[in-house]
Amino acid sequence: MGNHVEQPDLSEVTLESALQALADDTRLQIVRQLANTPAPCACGSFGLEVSKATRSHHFKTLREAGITNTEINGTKRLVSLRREEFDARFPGLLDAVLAPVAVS
Amino acid sequence: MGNHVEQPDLSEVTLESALQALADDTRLQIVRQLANTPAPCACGSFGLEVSKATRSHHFKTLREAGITNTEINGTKRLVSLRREEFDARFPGLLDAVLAPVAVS
DNA sequence: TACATGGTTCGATGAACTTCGAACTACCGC
DNA sequence: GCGGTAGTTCGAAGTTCATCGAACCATGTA
Repeated sequence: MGNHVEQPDLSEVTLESALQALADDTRLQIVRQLANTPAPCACGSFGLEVSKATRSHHFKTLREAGITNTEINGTKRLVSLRREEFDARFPGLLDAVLAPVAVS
Repeated sequence: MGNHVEQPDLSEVTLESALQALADDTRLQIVRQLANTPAPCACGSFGLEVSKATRSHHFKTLREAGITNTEINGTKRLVSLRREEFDARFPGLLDAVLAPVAVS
């Protein structure tokens, strides 16, 4: 059954740590991809150009910042955004981060 | 005369570096204070509990991330938010960062 | 049971960041 | 010119972070 990996209560996440978690290119890629996919994604399916140890580290960072939820499904970990909870805690932050890049 | 310190074109600032600059408690204090004050503030007038060398470093970080403008006025540096330009580049980001903390 | 798949954890390395004191620069008033 | 005020710059020290390979753990399958 879909047990999930331990994750923090959003009330314990500070704005500073949320920003810190988002302030990395690899993790931004992950968050963007999650926002564009309706279903949860397996960690390995992101096409990231880092080792699996590094990948695991980034997913842990996002999870501990309250940004993602990780569900255990067999040998896979299905990752999804904690959209509503995160938005309630930091209104507008994910929207701003996910906004299309402004062109000069 | 009000000469100003060199600052980047907002088009050269990445979302990653903007988030990085905001992901620090001391700098968040500065940004919040700037948002709550109509007039530009001198660096020394922020009541920060760090040495002046550290303070100078944080103001430099904010300036290089395109978040603040620094105007030279005599022996002082008057700092203000580059609100409009930054908002145009990263719509909603400053608003989200400055939003009042959600209470549980 | 044996093997492959998907991730995690460990230990190490190098880079980046925060912080500081000390020395320095620039400006203003006397 | 001489102090005092306001910041910057320069190392240095310590911390945190991203990254990796290797070893490990769990699950599903032949």
